[in-house]
Amino acid sequence: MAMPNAFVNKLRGYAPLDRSDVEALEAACQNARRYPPGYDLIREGDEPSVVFVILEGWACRYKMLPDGGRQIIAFMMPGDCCDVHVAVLSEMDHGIATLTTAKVATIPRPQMEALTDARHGLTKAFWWTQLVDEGVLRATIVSLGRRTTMERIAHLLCELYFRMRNIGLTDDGPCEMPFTQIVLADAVGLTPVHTNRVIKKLRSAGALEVTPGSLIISDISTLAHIAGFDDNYLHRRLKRSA
Amino acid sequence: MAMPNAFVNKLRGYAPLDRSDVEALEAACQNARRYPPGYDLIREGDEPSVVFVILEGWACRYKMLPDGGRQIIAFMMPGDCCDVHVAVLSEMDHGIATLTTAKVATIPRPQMEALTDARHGLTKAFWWTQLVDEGVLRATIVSLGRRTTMERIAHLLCELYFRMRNIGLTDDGPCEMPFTQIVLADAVGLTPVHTNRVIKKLRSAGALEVTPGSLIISDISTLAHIAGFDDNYLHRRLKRSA
DNA sequence: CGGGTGGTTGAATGAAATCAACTATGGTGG
DNA sequence: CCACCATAGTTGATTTCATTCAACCACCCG
Repeated sequence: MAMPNAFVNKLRGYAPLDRSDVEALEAACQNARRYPPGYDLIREGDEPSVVFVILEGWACRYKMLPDGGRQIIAFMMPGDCCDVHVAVLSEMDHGIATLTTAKVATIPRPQMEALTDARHGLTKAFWWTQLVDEGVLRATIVSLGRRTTMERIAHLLCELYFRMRNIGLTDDGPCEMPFTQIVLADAVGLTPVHTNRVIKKLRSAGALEVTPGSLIISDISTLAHIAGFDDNYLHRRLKRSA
Repeated sequence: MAMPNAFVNKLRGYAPLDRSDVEALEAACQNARRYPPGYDLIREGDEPSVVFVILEGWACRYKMLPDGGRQIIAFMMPGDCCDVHVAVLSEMDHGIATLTTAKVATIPRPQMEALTDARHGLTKAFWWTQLVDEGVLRATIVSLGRRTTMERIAHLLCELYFRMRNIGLTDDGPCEMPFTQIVLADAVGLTPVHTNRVIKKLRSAGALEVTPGSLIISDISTLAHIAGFDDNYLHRRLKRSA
């Protein structure tokens, strides 16, 4: 059997899937297409009819403000999908756009229902992803509300680092985050220039390096120390009885 | 039949429930107890085993920081419940505490599963509540990240106002929010003194009044105007085909 | 070679935190 | 009953932090 796709890979970490579950998932992702960076997969106000699954590359949920500002709400990386049940809503309250060129599959609602009906393992895995996604949103709120800008940026980078590790996208070595400082600023609620100054400090602490178009985490432990990072909200531990 | 409880009431707004659904929900809430203000229903790190349902009063999700600061992540009011599937997690990543004296029911996991298994209407209503809750979290992120403090406070108050209206807890008249400025400050990520100064401005704009222990919204339209409030994320519109 | 994007730095302005009082209120115990 | 204390709200002065505005560099790409 070929290497399973990122979606299958991630879900398998959350609940045991049998061969038929995996085959059904693989089949549902067959229609994947490739999109350029900055492509709007869906916009605020659109009617959602499919579930997006990121197979390669990065994307983000975002919301634009009247004054032209943008707030990035969450990052999506390979294996991530938008809410399994979005399609019950009549209108998106935010947009989803690619950050890099990305390969993404779309699963229409009826097919999604067919996937979960009578597949207990898959259903449970989806619950789990949803609970983790909510935990990430809550952690973001805590960062924006109560952490210093330094902790905030360090915390976000730690989160992304550990999420990448969980899906095998990085190992102990340096880890490249494929987005600009502008994008980071839109995620942490700061101006690009102040973001740059904070990055400068993190760089001189030896935690980071910078290249045009991406950040490279060179020392995750100092970064985690600065952030006061605790990965409990990513919920990697399984409950035995479940 | 007696007046249905707040939980039933809210869920009925999201999907048609038949008589047996309603009876099952009512039965599940029979064990409700009353708690004093400031009572921790569950703490970060605890193992979740039940779903909490707020029947009367207010509660909040929150997280404490190492320096003693608190970030309130979300407010819960009558009819709200915590994630239907929390019990699959081994550990809470945040706490839930009452803000006022509150009547809350606890539904153990097996009973929750019995409720959703084979009750399509209920299951769909739960999806919906979860999607709305996520929309609220995203809106909070946008507020904390990109809105001015004035917009931020006004926006939160608008949200709470419209959520109260949706469940019949207020009408066109003035609307009382039963929490202190300290609590509000913990929710919007500001200090109590700066929160107080912003409230002062909102008060002199005629939008608010203040009494010890609560805020009173006296003019929702100016408040909504200041906040640039759009209630789309509360998803009250149903999709026809769904 | 010229223009665009991403990154970097400096100086001035403005917003929020901090520190410090002080008021008003309600509840408790002497 | 009153003295006392704790809590909530309010205000002023000062300091810290982030934004704003402006410039400039480096690089890639046409």
